[in-house]
Amino acid sequence: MNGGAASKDDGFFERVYAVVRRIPRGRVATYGQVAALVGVPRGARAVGWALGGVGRREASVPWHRVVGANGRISLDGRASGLVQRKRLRAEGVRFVSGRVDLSRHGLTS
DNA sequence: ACTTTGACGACTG
DNA sequence: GCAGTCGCCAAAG
Repeated sequence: MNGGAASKDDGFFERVYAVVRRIPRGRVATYGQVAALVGVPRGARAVGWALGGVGRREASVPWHRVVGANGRISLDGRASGLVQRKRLRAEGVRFVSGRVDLSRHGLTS
């Protein structure tokens, strides 16, 4: 499918969703890491913006596996941040000082 | 086409 | 550790 390079799904959002969907359970990735995977090493901001627009895709996109640099939760201080943390913990992710242990669950570790 | 916003990242004081 | 600043990118109005 999608033999042609250009499809109507080549939006930045779709690309981010595809990458986030590929994040294995029990593992986490940073915005910068996701940005690099989608082809924009410095689009961390844009990635966060895209994830915020997940909306109905939240069921198919494990956005909770995406955290800020150093495993810090950008949503910290919001209700969604609490949910994210809870979900990660439910997957067996180890938290240290309110941060995700990237040394253990990092996408590259 | 321009301005503003946003779930970022890294550096400096 | 915290507050302030700059740079980066994409989308919406």
